[in-house]
Amino acid sequence: MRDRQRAKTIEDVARLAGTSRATASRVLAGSPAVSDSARERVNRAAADLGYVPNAMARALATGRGDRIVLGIVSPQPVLSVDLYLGRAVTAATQAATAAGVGVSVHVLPLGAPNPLADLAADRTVCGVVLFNTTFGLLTSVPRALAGRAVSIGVGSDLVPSIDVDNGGAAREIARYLYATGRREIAMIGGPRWMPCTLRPRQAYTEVMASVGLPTRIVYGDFTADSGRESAARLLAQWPETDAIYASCDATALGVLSLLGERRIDVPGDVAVVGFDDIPYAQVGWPPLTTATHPVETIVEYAVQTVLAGRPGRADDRIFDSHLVLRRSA
Amino acid sequence: MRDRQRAKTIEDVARLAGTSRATASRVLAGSPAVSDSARERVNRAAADLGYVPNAMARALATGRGDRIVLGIVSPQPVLSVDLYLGRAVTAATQAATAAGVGVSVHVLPLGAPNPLADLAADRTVCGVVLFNTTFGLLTSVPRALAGRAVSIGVGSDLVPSIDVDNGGAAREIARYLYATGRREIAMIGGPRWMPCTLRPRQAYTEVMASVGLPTRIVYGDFTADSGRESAARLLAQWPETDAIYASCDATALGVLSLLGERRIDVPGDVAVVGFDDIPYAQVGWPPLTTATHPVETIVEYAVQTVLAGRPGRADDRIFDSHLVLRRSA
DNA sequence: CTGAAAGCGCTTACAG
DNA sequence: CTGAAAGCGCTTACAG
Repeated sequence: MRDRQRAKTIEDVARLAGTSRATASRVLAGSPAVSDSARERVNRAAADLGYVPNAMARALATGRGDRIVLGIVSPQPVLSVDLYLGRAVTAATQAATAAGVGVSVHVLPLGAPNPLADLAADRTVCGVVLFNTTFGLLTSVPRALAGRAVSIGVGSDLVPSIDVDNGGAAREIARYLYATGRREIAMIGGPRWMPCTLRPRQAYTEVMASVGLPTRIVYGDFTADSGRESAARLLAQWPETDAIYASCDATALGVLSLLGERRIDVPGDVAVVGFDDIPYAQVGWPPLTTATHPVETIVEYAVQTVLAGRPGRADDRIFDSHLVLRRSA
Repeated sequence: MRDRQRAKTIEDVARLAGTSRATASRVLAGSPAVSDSARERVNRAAADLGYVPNAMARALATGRGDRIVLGIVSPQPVLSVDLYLGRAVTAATQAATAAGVGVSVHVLPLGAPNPLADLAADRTVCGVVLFNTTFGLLTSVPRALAGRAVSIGVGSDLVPSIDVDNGGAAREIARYLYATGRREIAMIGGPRWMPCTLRPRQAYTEVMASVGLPTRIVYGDFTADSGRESAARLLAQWPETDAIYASCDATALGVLSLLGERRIDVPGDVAVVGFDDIPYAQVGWPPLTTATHPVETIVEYAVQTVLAGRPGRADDRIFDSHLVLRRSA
């Protein structure tokens, strides 16, 4: 009873199984080079003892590291966590945990000299998933991170891009608004320092050009507040606006809020479309028309790519988005 | 250049500083028992080398563990992550990361035989933060976790409770609704298996009793969908209802959605109050009256308590909540 | 297929 | 105040 206190080690398992530590280690690691008899004895012993391998010791011995870091580029040195980041962190933690590794988040301040140097030197990190990546950051990724760094956003020749097809979504949204008769279509773009906001902007611009409509862009920061402000600015500058495409749902909800306050009918007077399809998109009034953004799927894929750690850069991977028609447009 | 590849170890630092590994370790750990000269040389060497200590090796040597686990009780074996859990996981990850430890999340299925046994045996975990705790789970907490387990929710004689004063919030809300003339006040409670939903229910019941009003409770599951359903049930059973208090904002937004759809005026016909003060509370229409829930602060405090790892049970800690008046009530 | 041995990078009594 | 040495719990060439 007394020794219940001390956690069981592989040594205990080996002793009970009557093998060496090396053999116990082999069967526990699933190596095929062991006799059936040994395999059986070790497995039984491990089960009897309630053996839980010490991941740190294993990571130390293999030199593989035991945590993956989420590197989040941020204009402020202190991170402000919105719903997107919350979903991402949670999904990453789940995926990593399932693979037996932990997670930590690092803020990468915009414009810091060499933000990734420490991470590359840290043997405990098996890989890094970058968020809100900039081109500047991408050039500072140390070669030591090659093969175990991915970017949810833009990529480079070293770092694969794993992202949603937000350009395609923007195109679909713009076309839908045009097809449903809107002729004064405005867009609220994301923060200009984020390169991943470029494609939606381009897609919107292209669609407008192709149907001979003017372009009306204003920039927000992905918050609901900026949706309110942006809508007010839009309405002031182009009172005839009959559709607003916000590049995320939070911002679109802010737009809805301002329009509600001003008793502007949605979608009668102004159609509103978001992007992300967050849970709160469907509970407001009117429910928001938007396009899907499979954040969890993307992040899980990113974590697995990093963990796979194959030599060389992994392939880019773009996930589909599709329109979800509700009542706001 | 070539040896840039190999991460620097404390051995490298010691060699460059001209000391033993032991001395280098002491100054890096901040031990006072070192000469100023040694301290200075070691610190300079570490800086020059860009030395990053290997947290795994340190944890192995000290036996302290290098990650804290978030144990989330769930009725389903697979976790459904709502905004609350997303905020909690993110805040925990930030707090833990700042202390140099990682995080993993474990689902603790409701009614599993001995859900915490593995965790107690795992030397890599320095502590655990429990979410959605039940009394049953609490009784199964192994003594080995004493002093390094806390509960965001109900506690036990082994596990301190760290939580928001949701009872006080419920009392304030109920009184406010009564004070503003409501006389048919209904409540949508949280899931019945969560003991932390008990205090708000009790507070509501007590206030109603104290002013001689009947009690009208229906149970949701903290989702917006259940807010819609619960509101429909409430209206069917008690058509005269003039106020609905939902025990979380997501549910309250669902209520607002159903009421909007039925063209029931809020707050004219029915007042609606939530709890949590999530960002989305203020962007819908009408903006939601609710009470604050400092999730991040609470989780950060919990992580720090676990990391402090003092012998014996830490004190309970209840965080204040206050009413935020907007337009829905 | 198996075991003895060295090693992963740190910390910490123990002597001095 | 300092260093040599043992140890944390694993894995993995290396020999057999």
